[in-house]
Amino acid sequence: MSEPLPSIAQRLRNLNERQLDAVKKIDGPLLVLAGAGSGKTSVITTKIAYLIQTCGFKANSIIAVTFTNKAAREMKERVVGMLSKQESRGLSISTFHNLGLRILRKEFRRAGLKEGFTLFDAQDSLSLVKEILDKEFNGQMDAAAYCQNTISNWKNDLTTPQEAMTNADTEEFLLAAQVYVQYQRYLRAYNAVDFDDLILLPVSLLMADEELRDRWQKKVRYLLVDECQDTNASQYELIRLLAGFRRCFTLVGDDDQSIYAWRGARPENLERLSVDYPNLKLVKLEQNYRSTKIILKAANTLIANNPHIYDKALWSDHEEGEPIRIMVTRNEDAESERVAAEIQSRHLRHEIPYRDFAILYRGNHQARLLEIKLQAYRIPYKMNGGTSFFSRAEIKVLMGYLRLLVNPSDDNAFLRIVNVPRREIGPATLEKVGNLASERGVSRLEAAGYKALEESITGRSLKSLQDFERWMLTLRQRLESGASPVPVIEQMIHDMDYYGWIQEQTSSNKAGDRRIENVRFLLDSIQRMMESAWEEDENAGLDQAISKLLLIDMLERQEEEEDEDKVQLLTLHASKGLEYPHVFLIGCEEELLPHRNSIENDDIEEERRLAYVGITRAKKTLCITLAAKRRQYGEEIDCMPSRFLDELPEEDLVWEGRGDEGESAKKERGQASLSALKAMLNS
DNA sequence: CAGGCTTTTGTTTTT
DNA sequence: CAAAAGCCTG
Repeated sequence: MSEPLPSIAQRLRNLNERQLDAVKKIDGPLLVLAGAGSGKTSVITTKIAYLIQTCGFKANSIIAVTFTNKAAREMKERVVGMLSKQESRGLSISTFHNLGLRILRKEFRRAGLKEGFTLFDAQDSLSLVKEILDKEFNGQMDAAAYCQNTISNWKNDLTTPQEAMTNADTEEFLLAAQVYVQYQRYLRAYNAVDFDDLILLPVSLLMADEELRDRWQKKVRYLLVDECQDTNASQYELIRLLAGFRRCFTLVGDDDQSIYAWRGARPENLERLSVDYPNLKLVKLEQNYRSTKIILKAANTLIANNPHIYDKALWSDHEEGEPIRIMVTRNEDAESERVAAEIQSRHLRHEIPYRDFAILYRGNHQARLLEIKLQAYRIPYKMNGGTSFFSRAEIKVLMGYLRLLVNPSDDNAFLRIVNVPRREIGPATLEKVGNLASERGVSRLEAAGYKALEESITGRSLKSLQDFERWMLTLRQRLESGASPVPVIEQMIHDMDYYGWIQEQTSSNKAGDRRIENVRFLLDSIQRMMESAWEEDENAGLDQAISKLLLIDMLERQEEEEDEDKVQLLTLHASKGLEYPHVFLIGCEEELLPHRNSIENDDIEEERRLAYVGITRAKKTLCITLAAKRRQYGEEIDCMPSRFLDELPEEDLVWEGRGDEGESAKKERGQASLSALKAMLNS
């Protein structure tokens, strides 16, 4: 009993006039300025369906890019729901980084990479920078983070190591530039790329190689980009290169929601677009379908304090809604407590499901206290962006093994795991291996098998080192002779008694079981990934599965599968693109919401946009909290209310806990804690 | 070489 | 006040 899918004509009827303009413009460059909650996702998804069903585009000739996996997945789900299986085959909706990876997997040889190259995450690249500083610059270790950051910025700006060297005009820049040169050399030697390379390398390839550029430009007939105010210089260049002479694309963005300038995003790209493409068509989406009038007005009033590239006037025909509550509490403890009590009481009194609440905050550490209080009230919650799946020790170690298995040149992985679990291979031994490796110009793993080591390394260490090398070799040979990867991995796990080691490392059996489950989950995901790659007819290899998995937030995926009714905890950054009926925005204080560093750097505008993003997540109610005192570094600090509170329309705010609240608010609060108390007794 | 202990360091935001 | 890094002993 399959319901007939709504026809594309019906879907188009659900759009407003502006949205329809945006969908129907298909023959040239288009920029859609989409205010918060103006239905831009509908525009993008409907447009993809329209391109395929009405305009006869093949799904595999359309590329859509977003910034987060969550957004990409959601979008793909919606589009696939509109199309038949036939029609949606080969449709590519992914993040920028996934797209770059896909290009690189096809063209890696031209970028000087070998089969099975690995993807370095932020931690890997930091330890690589440290290694370089240690070896080549006699240990200016304190500069590591700075160098890493500077190098990343250069890459995002398409600055080559040579250019960085030439332009370095301070001591710091010079050091960073020198490290940059070495860093790229080491990366290639390790047969590895970092996150930024996923964009940078495809861009350089497309620029340098005409044949390759031609091929990709022929392949990509239409391009759609979401959140394009967040594109950095290299991503913008990638768009231009892929769009090519055809110049057919839809970019969607909102300069008021640009909150990633700190990692190289260039909201000016929106402006530059009309220079680079003089016949650019501009469509503004200004009707907000998400929030109440009061919430929208507050957001508009706040953001009016920022300068604008394009003027926008968001309006809504929803009802006025409730005023915005501002809760002032004694300290951060009371703040979390009040939020938890409030949620529990509203859940019980109005039967609002937990999933309708979101708590937003500036920094991840703020979630700690919340977790404690929510647990105390037995409120189920889901934290987004906490410890990522891949930073869990048991996963990190196993990933190290997998990387080394796939890419024996990956010295970083080698160093991370040779002695985990303990094999009595310590720093002294490893140094000798390292020396030999650089002497002979081979990887550390390969050097570990060399006879020459027998002179400098003694008994036990030598033996376990050689055993290790031979063991890895055997496993790799099995993989190369076409064995299916997961059984090989299972063999490996068995050989080193990995599960036993995990249990040993873990205080309680229960926690150990949980960790083993995580490992199993990783194996499952690899298996699934291999199967789906097979279906898509890509040449499926373990290396591809691994780097794809690294780009996906698995934690998210894991929990998405359960149909959960949980309060959502997220950072303001992570909340972009999402919406919730009831939003709590906590920690609205000077030095925290305009963050201290941003105040110092005079970077208030981006902080204001961050607050704007937070406010515009709310559909029905918004509650902003702040504490009078807060613990910091052990001592109690007096907090000032955020300047952004002064920029909200006063007539729509209701203050609580400031000493001048009305009787009704006090009564409400009493009731809130009473209900919460009952809830605790019941459970 | 490993594990436990003391000292020191430090808090944006993330693909 | 916490986590991480460094120090020292078995």
